Amino acid sequence: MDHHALLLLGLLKNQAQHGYQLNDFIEKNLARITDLKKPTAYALLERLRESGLVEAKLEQEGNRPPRKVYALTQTGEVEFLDLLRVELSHAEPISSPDSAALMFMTQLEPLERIKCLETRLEQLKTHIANLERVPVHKSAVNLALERQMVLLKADHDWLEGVLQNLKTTHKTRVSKSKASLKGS
Amino acid sequence: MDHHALLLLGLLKNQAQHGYQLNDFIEKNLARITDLKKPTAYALLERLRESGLVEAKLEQEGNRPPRKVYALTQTGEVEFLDLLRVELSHAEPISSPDSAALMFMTQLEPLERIKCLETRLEQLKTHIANLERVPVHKSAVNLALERQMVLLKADHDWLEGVLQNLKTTHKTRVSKSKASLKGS
DNA sequence: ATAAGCTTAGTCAAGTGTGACTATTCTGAA
DNA sequence: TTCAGAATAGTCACACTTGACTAAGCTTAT
Repeated sequence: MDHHALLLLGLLKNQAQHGYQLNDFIEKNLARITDLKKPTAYALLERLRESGLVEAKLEQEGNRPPRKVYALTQTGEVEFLDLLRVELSHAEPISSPDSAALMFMTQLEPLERIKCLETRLEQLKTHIANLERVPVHKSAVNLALERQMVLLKADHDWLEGVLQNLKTTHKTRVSKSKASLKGS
Repeated sequence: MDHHALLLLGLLKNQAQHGYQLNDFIEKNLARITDLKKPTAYALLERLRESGLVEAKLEQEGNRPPRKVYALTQTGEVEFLDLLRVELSHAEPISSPDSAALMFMTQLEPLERIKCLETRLEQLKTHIANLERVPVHKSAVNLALERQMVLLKADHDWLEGVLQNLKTTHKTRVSKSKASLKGS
């Protein structure tokens, strides 16, 4: 939760916004960096308000339904900096949730295993290509994107190695069994 | 949730176990690879049972309270392989939750920023050292650990670069402002 | 023999997250 | 002008996760 709070507080520190605005920005610009979803953000904003880190003002524009515009309070500003220091100083093991799949890889036939990993490699390539296409402009966001890219590339290269390995050992095993068939 | 299910199903495919046993194994061997916690696992096991992917037998040993021993059903075995194929073929953007902190880095004074990142780098080094100390034995788990290591190292190297950069630009800025002080 | 503390085995209330949904307003093409 | 679809602005029920707790048995040093 803390990292979600950090994100919202940080965005609000920059400028007061209402929920829709925040989500719009996140969806359009930060989708690759965070996993904060719309309903989560709305709920979290409410919680932050209850803890006094942000305050909400009702605002109406034209006929549109009134919106809650959230702004950072002084307490919120302090808390933001505290959170920022903590999170910035803290490195968790990266642990993507899919490493379990790697563990059980061998439960699939070699050929199918290879096919799955090839699909995965393709996806990684697509992700990397998409990231490369993102314009280099938002200097703040940039660093996070750069890191993302570094990690994706490392993952890609590693996976390529694993696949290569798998393919060659599979080939040699096949040709060996052919040879033993001939020999017998 | 799927990856959590995959993990439990995979472990149960290997051998039927009760909840405590599963958690014990996970805590002792897979802590670096998964984030599945004890109560989550118990709840998930129950859900898997309700969907018919596993079945539970009550078992009692000595005076100890009866335990539920979970075993994979045929449906479970099929579902396991399906899930495995899907997860193995799928690469999500890695997105660690802390990238938000990177984005807001510049909200801290240069010196403090550097201090935080140095702490973070230290932590990464510790994580890497810990991983290196893990014996190379469980061949299945191994691949996941290897990947973890690759990602950690990439993160480490990247962070080192960022820090270096930060330090030099800070120094030059300081010496420049000194120079301009002298000059004025 | 026994109190302190570890291991076994799990539960629960409270917190967190989200797919699917509602409801209104605006926009532009036929 | 009008109808379809996009944009605006959110909400809700449900599912998932977890820190803290329970409660019994086992170990061992005094």
